[in-house]
Amino acid sequence: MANEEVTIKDIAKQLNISFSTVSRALRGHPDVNTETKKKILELAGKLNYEKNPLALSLRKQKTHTIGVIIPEIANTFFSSIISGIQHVAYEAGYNVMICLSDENFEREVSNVQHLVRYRTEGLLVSISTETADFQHFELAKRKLPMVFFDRTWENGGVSQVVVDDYEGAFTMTEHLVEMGYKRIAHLAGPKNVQVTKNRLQGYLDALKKNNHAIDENLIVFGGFSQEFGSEAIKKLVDLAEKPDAVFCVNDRTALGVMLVLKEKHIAIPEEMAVAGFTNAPFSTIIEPNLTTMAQPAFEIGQISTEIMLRHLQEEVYQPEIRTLKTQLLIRDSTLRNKS
Amino acid sequence: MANEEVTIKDIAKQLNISFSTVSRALRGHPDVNTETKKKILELAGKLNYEKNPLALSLRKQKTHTIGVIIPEIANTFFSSIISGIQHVAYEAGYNVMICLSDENFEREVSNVQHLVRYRTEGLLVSISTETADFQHFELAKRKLPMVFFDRTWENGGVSQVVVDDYEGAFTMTEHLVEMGYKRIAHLAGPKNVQVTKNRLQGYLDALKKNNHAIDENLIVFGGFSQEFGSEAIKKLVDLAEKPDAVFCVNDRTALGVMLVLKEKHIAIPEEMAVAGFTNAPFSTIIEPNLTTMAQPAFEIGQISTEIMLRHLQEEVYQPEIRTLKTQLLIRDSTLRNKS
DNA sequence: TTGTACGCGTTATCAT
DNA sequence: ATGATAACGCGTACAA
Repeated sequence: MANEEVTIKDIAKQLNISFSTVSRALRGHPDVNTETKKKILELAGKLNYEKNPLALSLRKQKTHTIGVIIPEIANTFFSSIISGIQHVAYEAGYNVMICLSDENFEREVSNVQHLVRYRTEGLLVSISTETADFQHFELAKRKLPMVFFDRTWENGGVSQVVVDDYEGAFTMTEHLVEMGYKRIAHLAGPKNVQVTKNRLQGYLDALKKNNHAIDENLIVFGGFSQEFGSEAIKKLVDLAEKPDAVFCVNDRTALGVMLVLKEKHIAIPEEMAVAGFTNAPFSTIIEPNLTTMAQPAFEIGQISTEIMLRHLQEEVYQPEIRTLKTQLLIRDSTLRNKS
Repeated sequence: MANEEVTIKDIAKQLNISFSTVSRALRGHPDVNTETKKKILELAGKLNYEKNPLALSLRKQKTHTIGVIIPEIANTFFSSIISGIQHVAYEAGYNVMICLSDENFEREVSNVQHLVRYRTEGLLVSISTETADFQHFELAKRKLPMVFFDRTWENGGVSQVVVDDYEGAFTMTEHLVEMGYKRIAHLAGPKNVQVTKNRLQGYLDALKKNNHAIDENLIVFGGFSQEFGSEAIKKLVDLAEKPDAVFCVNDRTALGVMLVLKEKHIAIPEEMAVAGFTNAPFSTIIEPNLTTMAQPAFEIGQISTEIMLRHLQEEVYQPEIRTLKTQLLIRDSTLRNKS
C-alpha cells in the first residue's frame, strides 16, 4: 500500500517558501501575503493535501476524541445510546472511540487504561455488572472529565445521566397494586449495581405505602438476562404461595419469564401478570404485549454527550447529575379486569 | 485537569543517562546493560510510565487501529457483527474505531475520509442503502486494505464476507413451494444493494425451477424497514389476486407485514404465510414464530476481522471472498397442513 | 553498551 | 510578511 501523503513540506518545496508560511496560510493566520496565500491554497487543493491528525494531536495534546465504555453492544438499549452519542459528537466535530467491557471487570479496567493512554479527552461510561471497585475510575478522573450513564459510579463525584429508576419502579408497582394484584414478586438485577438497588427500593416503598406485606421469598436477585428470568420464575411458580404478578428489573428478564409461563400454560395476565422495564422493541411484539417503563435510550446518549461537551470547555470539572423521566406503558401483560 | 505524563526523558534525567538508552531498555532491545536495564524498568514501573500511543503512531506511521463503517448500530444484526469484530481485534491487540453512516451517502464518504486521514490501518465496511457511487472507496483502496461485509462493493476487487443470499432465498422460496403455496410474493430491499439482487434472483430461480409463474405484481422493491413491510403488504392484500405467501427480504420487513396482517385479521399462515431473513431475536417471540434464514452475524464480524488481520500482514493485498452458509429455520409462520 | 542526531507532521515563538 | 528553530514523545541509524 502506497503511503505518499502530501505534507506542508512538500508544498513549501514546490513553492520555494518555508513550510511555516504554508502552515500559517493553511490555518488562516492573518500575517500572510494574499498572493502567496492564494498560491498555497491552490496547490494544496491540487495535491489533495490533508492535515495529519496524528501530528496535530501530538502537537496540540488534543485528540478531539471522546472515549465510550459500555458493557455490551448487541443490546438495543445500549446501541441506541451509542447512536445518541455519535449524533451529538459528530455535530460537534468530535470522534468517538467505543470499547466493550463485555460485563467483565478486568476488561473494563483495561478499556479505561487504553482510552486514557490514547488521550481521549473525556470518558462516557456505563459500568459492568462485575464492577464493585472503582479505583481505575478514580485514577482516570484525575486526568479527564467523565460522565456516567445508566449504570453509574454513585459516589464518585462525577457527572451522571440516569433515569429515575426509583420512581419508575414505584410507579410500576403501584400500577400492579391498583390492578388488584396481591402477591407481587420482583426479579431484581445483580446486587452491586445501583440500578438494581433503586428499582428494588421503589418496589419496596410502593408495597409499604399500599400496606402490602413484603415477602422475601418473592424477591429474587440475579442479572439482567433472559436466562435469569427463566430460571427465577421456575422457582417462583413452584412456591406454595405463588405470586400473582412479577415485576422484572428489565424487559429481557420479563421475556424469560413470559416464555416459561407460556410453556407451562400459565395465562398472562389472568393467572400471573408480568411487567418489565426499558421498553425494548420486542415488548410490543410479544403476546400479550408487555407492560413496561420506557427509558429514553437515545436521549441518554445525547444528554451524556452534551454534558461532556460542556466539561470539555470548562476550566474546572463541575459534575452534574441529570435524572430523566421514565414513562409507564400499560399493555396487556398486566391488564385484567379488577376482581 | 493535570497532564503531567511521564516520558522517557523524565526517566533518563532521573537516572542520568540518555533517553535513547531508556527507549531501548523499555522495548527490549538486546544491546543494553542488564543492570541499567533493571534500573530503568524499576523506575518506569514506579513512575507509572506508559508509552504515548500518539507519538508512537506518528513515529511508526502505524496506529494499530481498524476502522469500521456501518449504516446503523441500533440493529441487532449490525451490533452483533460489531461484537464479533471487537472480539477478534481485541485478541490481536488492535483498536477499533466505529463510524455510522446512518444510511447516508455523504456521511459515508466523510467517514471514509476521516478514517483514512486518521491512518487507520484497514477498513471494514458495510455500505449504506444510498451508495451507488464507489469513488470514495476507490480512493481509500489505494491507501489501505478493505474488507466489505454483508452489503458489499461487488466489483471492487476487494475482500468480501457475505452470506449466500442467493441460495438462502432460493431455499426459502422452495420451502414455500413445497408447503403448497401457489402465489408467493417477494418484498425486496432497496434496488441498488447487492443483497437485494441476490435474494431476488434466488426467489425468481426457485419459482422458475418449480414451474411457478412469475407475477411482477407480487414483487415490491423498497427498503429494509418495518415501515416498508407494512406499506407494501397493504397494497398486496388489496390485489384482485392476493398472494398466499410473502417472502420478505429481512425480518424487520416481515414484522411490518405480520403486524398489518394481524390488524386486518388475516390468519398467518392459513390465509397468508410470511417468511423473513436474518433470524432477528424477535422472530422467536412474535406469534406465530417467524420462519427465517439464520445469518451468522457474530461470525461475519469475526471472519471479516480475521481476513483484515491477514491483509495487514501481507506484502500485497490479496482480496478474498468468503461466503457463509445460511440456515433455514422453519417455524409456524409458514407451517400449515398441505392442502 | 551507550550517546548523538535526525525524522515523523504539525504548531508556535522567536527573530528578521 | 516570512523564515528558522524548538517542541510534542518516540525510534533508530550511526558514531563513539
